[in-house]
Amino acid sequence: MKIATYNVNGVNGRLPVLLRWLAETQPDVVCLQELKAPQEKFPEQAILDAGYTAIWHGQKSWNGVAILSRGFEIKEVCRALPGDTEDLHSRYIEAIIEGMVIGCLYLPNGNPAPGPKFDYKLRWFQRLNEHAAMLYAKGIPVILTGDYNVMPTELDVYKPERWVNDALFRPETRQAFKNLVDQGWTDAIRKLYPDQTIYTFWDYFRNAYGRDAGLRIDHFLLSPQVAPRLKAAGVDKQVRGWEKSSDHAPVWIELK
DNA sequence: ATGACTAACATAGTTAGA
Repeated sequence: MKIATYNVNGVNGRLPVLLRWLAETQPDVVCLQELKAPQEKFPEQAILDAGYTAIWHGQKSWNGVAILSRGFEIKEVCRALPGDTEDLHSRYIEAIIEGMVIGCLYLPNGNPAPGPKFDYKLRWFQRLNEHAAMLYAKGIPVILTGDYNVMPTELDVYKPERWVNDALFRPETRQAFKNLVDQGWTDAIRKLYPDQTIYTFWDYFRNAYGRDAGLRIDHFLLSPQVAPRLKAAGVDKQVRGWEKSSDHAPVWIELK
């Protein structure tokens, strides 16, 4: 079973790229972030025609998350992270597919830091960690995946010293991610490739992709009931080089 | 230090992204 995550940066503007990638790589489950579309503007018919059913939580202009499945039933659990009913950003959607909890998340960027946006990021992270701990305690198969907007270590940044004061790499952010992983989750990419430079995002600026000036910010965290099934993982880096690409590339895992 | 690029919304230029 192949599960992928892809920050599409606009699901409608990205539709040709998304459909081409789905057709070429045929993942079974796909988590999308940054739909940048209101609920009624999600391209449901095109997704159905591509062979996928979907649940999604849209929002005008920004954010927005979706879960796609090819053949497997999607049982929606919730479409918001618990803990703050005032938070109206569409950044989390959760479903059960084939007995696994699939949490699709789009963690806030948090820049500029320090400031209210960074405070929001850390609060959101805290809520995520509380929710993750609750799921972990159930002792069931759980996958938390999406755009975490954090480079966990210096290995995950092309030039760490340039990013130390950025919301994606500040000590508080890295500590929040470490706290999450230390609950007992497995970072799938790092489990299989502990020492390799692997990026999932390249800025649109300054030919970042051409220079391979990237970041690893899209992650798969696996609960102990899933981790032993991890067979392969990777980044579809070539997609970032396509015409009209997102600034992120799709990331995927394959389970036994 | 700044600005380079892209999408959405709107239909010019702002906001947000990371």
